[in-house]
Amino acid sequence: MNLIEELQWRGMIQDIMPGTSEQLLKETTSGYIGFDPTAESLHIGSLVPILLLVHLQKAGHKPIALVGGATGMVGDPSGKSEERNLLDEETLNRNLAGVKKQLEKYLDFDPSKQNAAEIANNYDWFKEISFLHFIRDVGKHITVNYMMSKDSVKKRLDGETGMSFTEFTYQLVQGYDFYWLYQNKNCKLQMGGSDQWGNITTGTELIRRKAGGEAFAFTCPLITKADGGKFGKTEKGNIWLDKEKTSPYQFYQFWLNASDADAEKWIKIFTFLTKDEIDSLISKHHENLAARELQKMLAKEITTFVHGEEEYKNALLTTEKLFANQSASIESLSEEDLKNLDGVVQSEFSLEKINTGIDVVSFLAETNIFPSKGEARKMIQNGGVSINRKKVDNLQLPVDNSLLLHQKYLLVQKGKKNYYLVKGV
RNA sequence: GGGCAAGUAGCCAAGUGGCCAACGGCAACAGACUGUAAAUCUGUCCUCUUACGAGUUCGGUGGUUCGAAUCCAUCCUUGCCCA
Repeated sequence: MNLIEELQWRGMIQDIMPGTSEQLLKETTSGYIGFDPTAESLHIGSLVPILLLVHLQKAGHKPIALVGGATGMVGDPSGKSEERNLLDEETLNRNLAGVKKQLEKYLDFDPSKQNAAEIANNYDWFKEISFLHFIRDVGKHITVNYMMSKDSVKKRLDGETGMSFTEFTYQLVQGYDFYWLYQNKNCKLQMGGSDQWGNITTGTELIRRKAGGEAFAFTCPLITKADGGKFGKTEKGNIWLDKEKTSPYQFYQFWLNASDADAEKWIKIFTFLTKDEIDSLISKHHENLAARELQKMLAKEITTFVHGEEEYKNALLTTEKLFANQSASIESLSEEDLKNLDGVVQSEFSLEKINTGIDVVSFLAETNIFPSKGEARKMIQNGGVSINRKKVDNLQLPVDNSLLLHQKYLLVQKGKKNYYLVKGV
């Protein structure tokens, strides 16, 4: 199976330019993807582009990860219904550094390899270009008519929010990236999410008109959930790749909670398991859906890829302690078990207050498990709070040392899945 | 510069002087059911508050009024048309 066939059965190709497959078979090809420095860390939405680069490299080609120091200053209108706010330079630089560091974890930069990965920052070439030069040398080659026919532009022109010149220009700026990489790094391929198709084709067009060259591209579908919800969001917000922002346990949990329909799609996209392995997993999964073998494997593979084996094992351990024996009494958890609940949100609380006794509502608010007493109370009334696996059904319930596990801990649950470990100090 | 239209909670969107913290939908959170799924049903959903209630909202500001998201003035933002 060649690269394109491989990506196709994984469901990772949406649009592809004619000749792309032939080009990849013909020679070692450099291909790039741009990453937006909109935050200090990448989140799982960026995982797909990263995986595309990894696949590319595995197939013997050279991946280039482009961080958008320049494009990040402008703002991509694709898929956005409103004008974007500009980032200030300081934030941008911090984000760039963070994103770059993460990308370095996932690609092979070993310089002895002929297809070693590279990281480029488009600010490096844009900082030299003046506005006048840009509109003379680049703008001249692309008509406004062409630019306006792009979906991302059309939508905004038809909509009622309008679009600034800045955002309108974005596709040219990104197109120029591709042109520059083509000229200076012999990069002939661009990949990206399907929302990037318009920007990408502006790039290949520019290469054709300005350099008389031919470049290729393909995009992958945007990841969706079967129920139509946004991918990668939970009650706690985005799922980040940075373990300081999303602990490996939370990361593991996210994937473990995938619905059956999603798991089947995702395991192809987010793991490197072979077709045979996945086919057999899926059929096994259908025999016994409740075992959730598919979700477990999915979560294992991605957590290992992103955080490493060690972290995966810890996440699994924590998961087993908390969920494997839900009916088991809380006392069956040893002090060691509690101490090592990696990744569960932990907080400290004055032992003194517990010894005196405190009402649940205040306790939940003061440990910051809930932002206010009102919310804590509402959630208790809804039956959504448990302490030491026992549902709190009484707003007046006193929290005192009789509840402490091993004289030290309290295990609080918000809902079924969100655990908080409170440690008395 | 001129004319017209619009700006309501995370989003969409009702509301055109009191019954409005503001209909409805989506999203989100929780409960029941289950498999730590999905679908469905139920509850919550401006902030704080045990409840009662209190406080801050309907682009900004100022006004009219006993009382304004609703009326007036002015400013800002956006769209469409004209110059």
